[in-house]
Amino acid sequence: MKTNCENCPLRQLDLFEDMSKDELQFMSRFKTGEFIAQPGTEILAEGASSSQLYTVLDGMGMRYKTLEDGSRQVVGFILPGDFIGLQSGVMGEMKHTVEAATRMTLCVFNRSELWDLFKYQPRRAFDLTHVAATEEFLLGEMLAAVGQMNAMTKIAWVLNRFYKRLTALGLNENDQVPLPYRQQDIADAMGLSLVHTNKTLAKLRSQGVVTWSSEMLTVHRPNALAELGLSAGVPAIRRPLI
Amino acid sequence: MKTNCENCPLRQLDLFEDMSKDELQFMSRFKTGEFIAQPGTEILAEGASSSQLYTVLDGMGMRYKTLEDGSRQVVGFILPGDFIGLQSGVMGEMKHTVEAATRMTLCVFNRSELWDLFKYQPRRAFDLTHVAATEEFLLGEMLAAVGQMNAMTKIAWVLNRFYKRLTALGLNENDQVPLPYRQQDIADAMGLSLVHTNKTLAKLRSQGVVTWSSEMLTVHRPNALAELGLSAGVPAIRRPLI
DNA sequence: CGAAAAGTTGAAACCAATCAAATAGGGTGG
DNA sequence: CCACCCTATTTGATTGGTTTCAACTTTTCG
Repeated sequence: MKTNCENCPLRQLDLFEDMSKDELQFMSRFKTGEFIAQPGTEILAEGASSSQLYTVLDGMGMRYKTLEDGSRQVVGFILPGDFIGLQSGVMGEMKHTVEAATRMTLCVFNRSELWDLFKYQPRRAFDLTHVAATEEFLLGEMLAAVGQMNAMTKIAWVLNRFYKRLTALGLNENDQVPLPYRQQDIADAMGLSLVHTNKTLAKLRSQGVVTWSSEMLTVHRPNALAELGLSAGVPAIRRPLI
Repeated sequence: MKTNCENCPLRQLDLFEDMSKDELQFMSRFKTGEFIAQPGTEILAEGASSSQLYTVLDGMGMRYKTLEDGSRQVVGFILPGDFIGLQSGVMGEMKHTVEAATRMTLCVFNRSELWDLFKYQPRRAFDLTHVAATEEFLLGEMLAAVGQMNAMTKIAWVLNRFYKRLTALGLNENDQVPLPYRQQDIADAMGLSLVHTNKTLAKLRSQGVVTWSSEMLTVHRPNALAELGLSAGVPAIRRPLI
């Protein structure tokens, strides 16, 4: 069942930068196999030093940190094309946990070969750094949202972000995108209580902006959502695929 | 006035990883000069594509993003040894503004030579990725603090972080470290109002935990501060210097 | 079909924001 | 060297957004 990098469906998307024939060959060698993660499974644990790195081929998940007092902060939602394990790869251990929200298909790489990538594929190494910088950028955006916005703006912001990212991945059908998370996940991501998150979602629904049920998000008024989320003029970021 | 990398004072610190003779030579060539930034100066602007990258030799600054509604989120405080401009270097433009809080001395590199670094110094390229991953880690920590903690914990957390980082840089003298920021900066970093930040600082003062005045932070009860900031067992992270 | 998980709703309490105003500090020009 | 101005800090009173508590409904899954 190992898909070849040559016909990886993700590569075709405009969202991701192109890859040369040479790079493609290297990546095919770099890839050691595929891994299926079941919903709710921990893929990488905070503090763990994994010998594997992954690129998401299919499915969704999330990254989160657990604080000393037990509370949870979701630091990112993982979608197809995302790279997992960079921290473990370069810093020795993961600084957050990665968990599957749905069934996920992962492209597996060996950490031990990461060094070869830097040695023999400087272009790919550069791309890896690009991915790291993109992660930093996304986290910065999220920090700004969590730190400065009120509840309504936060929720609109995160839903709009999902809508845009999933649309860029070609997962938008009739203004509907898959959103297989729980309200608690959104609450923990945006620094809100579950109850208030729920009430804010209800408000968006009653205003006819979005509907979110049975793991599908329907956006009825995309412009209203973007404006509520203070993301009117925010362009999608093109990035490399690892 | 160009200091040689060979006798760069930062390299001696335990905080930073060692560098080989070869790497050191490369860095000396990579470095094109030094730059002095005056307090309050913008070093890099959000959205700008800089042709220069920097490593901080001396002084302090901060990174911040400005939202569409005008509010400001401080996404990081910049201390000696920090690398500036990575996003611009690999993604083409900065995603946040960098501003000097004090007079700063910066080591200047040309972005155009960054590619040589990846091509001929894979070890240094790896270190650069390490730096990017460290940034991501620090942002994640901050996000967790801003998203999950209450005001007292947030303030204690950020002060403790300053105390630890500055101590690792050898800037601790008798439990005193320099802290040349305004209360507004701390407020914008932790997602609190200026007034509430001030009141929380007053509480910490009256409890005899810390004193912060005239740009100096004095920590009277380090353990109490760490516990209040939920950072009792958090180790310092060793990282490469660029 | 029953139990557990997720979502929904209302009421009360509270933490933090906002408003308002005074005090302290730092720099500059007379 | 002092008066003045502008910025930063401090403090009190009030408002309000969010959390917490509690209970109920719906959905999911074995």
